[in-house]
Amino acid sequence: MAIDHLDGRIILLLAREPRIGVLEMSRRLGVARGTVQARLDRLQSNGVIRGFGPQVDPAALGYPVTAFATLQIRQGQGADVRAHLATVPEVLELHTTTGSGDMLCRLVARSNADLQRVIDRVVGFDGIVRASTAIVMENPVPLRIIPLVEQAAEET
Amino acid sequence: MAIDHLDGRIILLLAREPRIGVLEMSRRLGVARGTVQARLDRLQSNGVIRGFGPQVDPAALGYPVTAFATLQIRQGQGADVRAHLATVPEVLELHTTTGSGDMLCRLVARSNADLQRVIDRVVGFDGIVRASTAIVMENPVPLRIIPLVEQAAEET
DNA sequence: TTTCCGCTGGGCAATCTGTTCAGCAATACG
DNA sequence: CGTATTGCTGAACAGATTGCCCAGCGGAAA
Repeated sequence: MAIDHLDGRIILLLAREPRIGVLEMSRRLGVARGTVQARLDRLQSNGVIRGFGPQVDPAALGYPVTAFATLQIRQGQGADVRAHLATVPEVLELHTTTGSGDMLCRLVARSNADLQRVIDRVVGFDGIVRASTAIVMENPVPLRIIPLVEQAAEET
Repeated sequence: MAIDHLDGRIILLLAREPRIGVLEMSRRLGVARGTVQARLDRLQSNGVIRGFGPQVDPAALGYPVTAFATLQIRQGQGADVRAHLATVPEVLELHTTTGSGDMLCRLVARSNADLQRVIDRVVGFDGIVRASTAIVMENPVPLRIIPLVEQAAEET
């Protein structure tokens, strides 16, 4: 669960050059190939590295508009709403949260006009009382993990 | 920019079995290796596939608490706040948005108590007027892209 | 002291990659 | 209506990588 400096460097290398391969990594890191292989296996079975799936850009797919919607749910309808939202492809992510709303979801759409369609589909469900949407204008810090990995690796 | 059915299947295959390799993909899809290779190159240079970086789980790294913070920024301080937040490792993501808040950021922390430290560090900056935080309890729909890819592939 | 664990360095066969080529069909173009 | 272009196929090649195995070594724990 805790990662050391070598683990950190492995993750960093992978993040920078995903296609790098175990052998080249071992050369760069100055350790034996078996070591890198063992560390990688451990990181993956630990769940620290979930996988290496392709990172797809919704914008390039034709969905340049991102928005966050805060939903308020009617008491006891949570499970139904979750199931409903899971069927909407434009819902990329859904969280249940504390605070003023009950759920927060990330949406994408083909345009601002299309966002209306998506929102209608999202909120067009009985258990949802209210939805308030914030459209994303800029994304100064795209989803990242490297700084956290570096911090976790240093704290060893 | 638009993807067809074959592109979609390539992305799906990669998402399911990231370590699969071009040759095996061509076998599974029933097309020539060169075709898969060309499609992959195109998808990557189009930016549809951004990369294959490792997907790291913050929870497994020791940061099991996720929260979303809505920030209100003092007029004209946007750039400074962005730069400030970019230096905080626990800020995984930052968006500027329309709506009641000005920015929305995703935070992680080692515990609820640690979240206080993170928030203090985030809001301990002059340009931030107010912050309201929602702690994530459950994550019924983890960040996903497959359904969107399938939809985009079908619409061809 | 003895055992266990992680790392090293090496070797092996099997596989995959990067690259190139010619042929072919459908499409776009003059 | 010819002709160029584009995308896919099937094949080939050398070079590199992978998965797997092994013996040895040193530190840490029992």
